[in-house]
Parts: sequence; C-alpha cells; structure tokens
Amino acid sequence: MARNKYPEETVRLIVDEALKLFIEKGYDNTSIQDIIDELGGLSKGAIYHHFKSKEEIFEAVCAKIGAENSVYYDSIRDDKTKNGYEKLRVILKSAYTNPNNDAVIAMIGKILSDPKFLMNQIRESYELVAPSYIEPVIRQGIADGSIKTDYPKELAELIITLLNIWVNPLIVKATPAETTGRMKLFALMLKGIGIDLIDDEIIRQYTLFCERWHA
Amino acid sequence: MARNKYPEETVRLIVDEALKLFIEKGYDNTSIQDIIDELGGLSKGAIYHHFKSKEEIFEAVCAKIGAENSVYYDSIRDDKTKNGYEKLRVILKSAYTNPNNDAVIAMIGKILSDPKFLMNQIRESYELVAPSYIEPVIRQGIADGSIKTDYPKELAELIITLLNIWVNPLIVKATPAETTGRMKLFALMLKGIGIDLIDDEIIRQYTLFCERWHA
DNA sequence: CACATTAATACCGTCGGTCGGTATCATAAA
DNA sequence: TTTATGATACCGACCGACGGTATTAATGTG
Repeated sequence: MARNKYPEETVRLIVDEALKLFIEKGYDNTSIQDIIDELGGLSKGAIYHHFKSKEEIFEAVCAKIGAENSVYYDSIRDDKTKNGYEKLRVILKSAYTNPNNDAVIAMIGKILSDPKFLMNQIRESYELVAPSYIEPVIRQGIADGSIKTDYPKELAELIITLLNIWVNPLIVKATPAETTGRMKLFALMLKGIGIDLIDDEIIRQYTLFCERWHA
Repeated sequence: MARNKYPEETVRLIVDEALKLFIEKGYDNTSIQDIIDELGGLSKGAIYHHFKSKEEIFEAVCAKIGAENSVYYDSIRDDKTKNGYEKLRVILKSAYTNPNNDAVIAMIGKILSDPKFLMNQIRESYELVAPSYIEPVIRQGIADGSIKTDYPKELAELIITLLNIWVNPLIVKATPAETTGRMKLFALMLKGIGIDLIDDEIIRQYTLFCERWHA
C-alpha cells in the first residue's frame, strides 16, 4: 500500500480492523496475518512500524473502547441540571441500553467472553469507572443531600461490581427470571442501606434487556 | 523415560508440573516444551498421549484445584453439628485463611492474575460454588430458622461475587484500609437485609490478611 | 508370544516478531 | 526551482518457537 500522508489514519485502520476481528474470533484466535489479510495491501512491516507487539494492538483497541465510554460517562457526570441521586439513576438505567443498539451490545457481549478483555474490564472498573465516574456522582449526592452514605468510595465499587458482573447477562449468563431476581435483591440491598435507587421500572428494563439478549 | 506401569502417575506428574509452571509464568508463557524440560526425561509424545491439547492440560489443572476446594467446601456444607447461619460464617471466616498457608495463598494470587484462570474462577463461582455450596447452606439456614431471606439463590450469588472479587485483595488490589472499608459496607449491606453475618472480628481478619498479602 | 498401551522423535504448519531495504515525505540550502 | 538530506512509512523475506501429528520403538500384561 502506498505511503499514507496521515499515518494516524493507518493506525486507525489497523485498530478498527483488529477490534472487528477480536470480536469475531477472540484475541488468541486472531493472528497478525489475519489483520494484514483483512486490511488489503498493508504489510506486516507496516503494522510493526506502528505497534511494537500484538499486545500493544490489544491496548490500543481497549483504549478506543474506553474512549467511547468516557465520552458518555463524562456527559452524565458533568451534567449541570441533575443532582447526584438523579445522575446515579441515569447511570443505572442506561447501563446496557442507552446509546447502544443491538449490534453494539452483541459486540460487547462477544468481547467480554474473551478472557483478556474481561480482565481489562474488571481492572478498569476499579481503576477508572468507580473512582472517576461513580464516586464523584455519589459525593455530589452527599453534598446536595440527595444521597446519604458514609462510604462513597466503597459504594461506588460495590455498585459497579454488581452492575458490571453479577447482573450483567453478557458476563454471567442468566434467564430473564434470574435477572429479575438478582435485581430485586440488589434493590432490596441498596434500600437496606438507605439508598432507594432501583425501582420496578429499572428492574423491568433489565429483565427486558436480558430477554432480548437471551433469545 | 521408561514406560510407567501406572500411567495415571505420569498424568499426575504432568498436571502437577503444569500447575507449577502456570503459577510461575502464566498459561500463555508456559510452553509444552517447558513442561517437558521440567519433567526430566518425559517426551512430547508422552504428554500428547495423555492429553489431546494444551487446553486439556489447562482443564485438568483447573479440575485439580477445584477438587481440592470441593473437599473443603463439602466438609463445611455437610457438617451435621452446625446450623445454616454458623456454616455461612465459617465460609466467610475461612475464605482466604483457613486451610491455606502463605505459599498456597501466594500461588492462588499468582494464578488469579492469569486471564484464563480468572475467567474460570468467575464461571465456577456461578456454576458450582454458589449453587452447590453457598445456596444449600442458606436454604438450610432458612429451614432451621437461623437465616431469613426470600432470595437464597440470589443471596448466594451476591455473597460469592463480593467475596471472590470485590473484597478479594488477590484480584482487586487494595490497601488494608481499603479492605476494611469494603468489609464495613459489605457488613452494613447484609445487616440491611436482615442478615447479621459479618462482625468486627471477621473484618479484622480480612484486614490482617490483606496486610500480610500487601507487604 | 501376542498385543495393546506408553513413550520417543522427527516433522509440520502457523504464530509473533525482526530486519535490511525502499519509497515517499518535509525541510531547507544551493 | 532544484536538489540534497534525514526522517518516516512501508515492504516482505526470514527467524525461532510454538502447538500439534505421524510414525516408530519399547515395555508391560494376558
């Protein structure tokens, strides 16, 4: 392939194609050669000019996914029109439904079944999502009086743990009925520590999502 | 190496050595050749006679670890001298301390940092540990009146999720102070749904474990 | 001895990664 | 405007190591 005047364009092509193939076949089952073949004309040397290893491609793919999520989480956290409690509800309500069409959801499901991506997601939950997006919202809620807790940091981690893993049908396979049961206990548990966050509407929404995904 | 009269002995040797190397270097970084070299005299043909792939060795290693855990969990669940509540406390108290010396703990920590093993552990939590060990104990507690909940299945999953992942310093890196915080919220949350399971002694125990591990 | 089982070894295709080289770019001195 | 220069983008043959197989040799059991 002819030399590109804008190399970051080539980098983007590689990352996009890698993401596509990682979703299709998983990280281990995608070879550098697969990426090359799919890119049509680009060579191995080109890839290794831009990335020093397959692992580095993986990191770039993760960064791309992370950046897309960040834009969305930023907009919730920095919304001036809502108090902390309302923002936390928005996060909960939109966890698997909001900006995502079915294709995106299917993609996330596929990618989370890859051990490397799952591990990355768990790590990111505690290093980025909880401290930078959930906890600030909870602290705002404490400040504006809409949330009462002595454990903002821990509560953020707890919510993200249960949301991202336990009640996430993309990770822990579940029937709609099982999802409903989990959400009901989740709701009860939050209510038990004085946080009335999950109502029947949210539970129904998660169940519906699980149904759509389950089929 | 000469033909072994008891081939299952050879299988055991292979699995033991594979486990040792997986702990040392991780699954991906351990080659079949590494296992051969370490076994001293045994050949590739021998390994591929007993196992049809590297993946199958991985499964055997997981089964071995699982079997060791099962023996321990069996003994708690089937203990005739305790009610459900007491058994649940035993499980909580001994999660990272009981039969394990430091070497074993270090080993588990190493292995859980391998994506393949982490994924296996999460899957097993919901497919084996929760339904076969935690839930029966909770149901016994409901029957004998020592535990009150309408969600035995969900509660089992919730406990194992938080215990295995969130408050597990082997997975989610944490300072002793952070562990204390997490355990306090965990205790509060269970108390909120009417289950007074985690006391200061357990919290102190987890913090101590985290301290030992952290250093 | 016969025969199945266990183990040894030479070999295969594919993998991630390297390397010497070429083509094309921006820059600026001639 | 041309041309020399150095950096960057890319090429593709090649490498050692990998997981896995096919064939053969050895050994225990009836």
